[in-house]
Amino acid sequence: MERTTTQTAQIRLALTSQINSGLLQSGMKLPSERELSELFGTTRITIKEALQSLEAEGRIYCEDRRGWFVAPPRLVYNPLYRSHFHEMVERQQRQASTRVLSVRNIVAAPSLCQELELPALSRLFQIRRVRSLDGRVVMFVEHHLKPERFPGILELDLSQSLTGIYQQHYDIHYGRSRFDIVSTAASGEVAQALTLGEGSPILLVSRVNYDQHGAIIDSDHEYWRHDAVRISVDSRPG
Amino acid sequence: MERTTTQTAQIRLALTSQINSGLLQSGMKLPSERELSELFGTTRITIKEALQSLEAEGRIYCEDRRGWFVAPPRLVYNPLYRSHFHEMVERQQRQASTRVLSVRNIVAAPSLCQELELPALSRLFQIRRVRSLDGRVVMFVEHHLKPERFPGILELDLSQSLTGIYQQHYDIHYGRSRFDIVSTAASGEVAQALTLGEGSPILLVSRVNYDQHGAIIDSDHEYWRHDAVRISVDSRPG
DNA sequence: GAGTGGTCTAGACCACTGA
DNA sequence: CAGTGGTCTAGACCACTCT
Repeated sequence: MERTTTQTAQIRLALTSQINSGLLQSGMKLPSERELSELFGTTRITIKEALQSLEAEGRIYCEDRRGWFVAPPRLVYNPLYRSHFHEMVERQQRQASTRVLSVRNIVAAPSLCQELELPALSRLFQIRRVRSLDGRVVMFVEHHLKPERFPGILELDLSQSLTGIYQQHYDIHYGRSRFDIVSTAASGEVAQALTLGEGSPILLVSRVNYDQHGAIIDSDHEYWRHDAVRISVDSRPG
Repeated sequence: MERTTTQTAQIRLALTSQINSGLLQSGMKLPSERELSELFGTTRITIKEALQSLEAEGRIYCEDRRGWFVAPPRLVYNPLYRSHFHEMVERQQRQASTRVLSVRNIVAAPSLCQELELPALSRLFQIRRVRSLDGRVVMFVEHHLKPERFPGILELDLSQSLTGIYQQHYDIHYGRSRFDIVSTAASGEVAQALTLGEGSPILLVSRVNYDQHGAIIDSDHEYWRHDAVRISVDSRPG
């Protein structure tokens, strides 16, 4: 019995070339796992193995219980310029939308107190939103604002750009910017919001934002579908 | 039959709390998949499922055919400051080492020509190295240099810092820096060099480097074990 | 050579989505 | 309701590492 490569590798290759050739286009649904396993004469577990490795590569993605789809091109994103999401997306000829999930006045968790240099048990405004690219949810974001700097903000329309609201209503402009990126896994609310399974790989971009005078104003935690984004930073070192 | 959560989630939780409590310490080997499946009264596939989701989270990592280990803390890395790897690691009280895999004079692939703004079929020096953190291989890096700027460099000891060699032997200093980050999967040589299975998630950091006069001098592609690093950028916007 | 993960088979039932 | 992926069982052989 000959065995050049593994079955998984062959299936991966077959699907990759279908995608490269354009027969399977961006956003299209793949056949079901059961159909694929018949097609390739193997079991669902082997098929899933191949699909998961293509997912890890960023070529396809999975929506919980809906199926597998060909991944669209990545959005190019420079976290140093805290620009308006919608503007950034439109400059790349694509379509953006934002949905507010929840708006709360909370007691800050210890990790947040540390991040924002707050005393223990401080209160914070928490805003949770999801953002979509061409109709597909690609990012879950959680903002935490210092309440004393944003009186009444929770009553405004928060599906707009926060950067815009900061400028227009509070005359606050961003100064310094600091961000961290880690590759990790989705769980709980994050997984649900992104219609991902528990344990799917995601990119977490955490940022602390300072105003024009160097004071901390807020932080945000962006959870990106890992295949949806390319972080791109171009800058002269300080 | 009661079913609060999935078995996978329970196993994940059990292992996580063992790690958090310090009973399983950084770098320690977990019991084998077979032992774990007996311990939890389930099959290897279910165990593997739980292990893979902890791997995605960055809590544990797998070395091909050697076993599963508790992941050490992430290295904090700012790609904007193209500092010496060894220096950076030592500042974080850890131990670094570098091994040269290969050194070649190659014809540039199309994507490289584009990246380095070269005419088709240009030649390049290619240097491949792996870098370890506390004895564990965490990064595979491929450098491509413009040959005319680095005569004789391939004969030097390339396990040192390239930045250092550039300064001392060629009087070249870095100016502008530009980098991209994508979350993708290991394959082929990369997987092998990092002792990862095909399809394991990695972080690819690509950089194009300019000299003090703004001319392109080289590029590098760093393939990081995804759990080994935290990208951290702190800078004032240009 | 013993032990490890890598790969694979051939099924099963469940939870959720969408028409 | 039919169809999808999510989860799970109970095995098997192979390729590789380590001693």
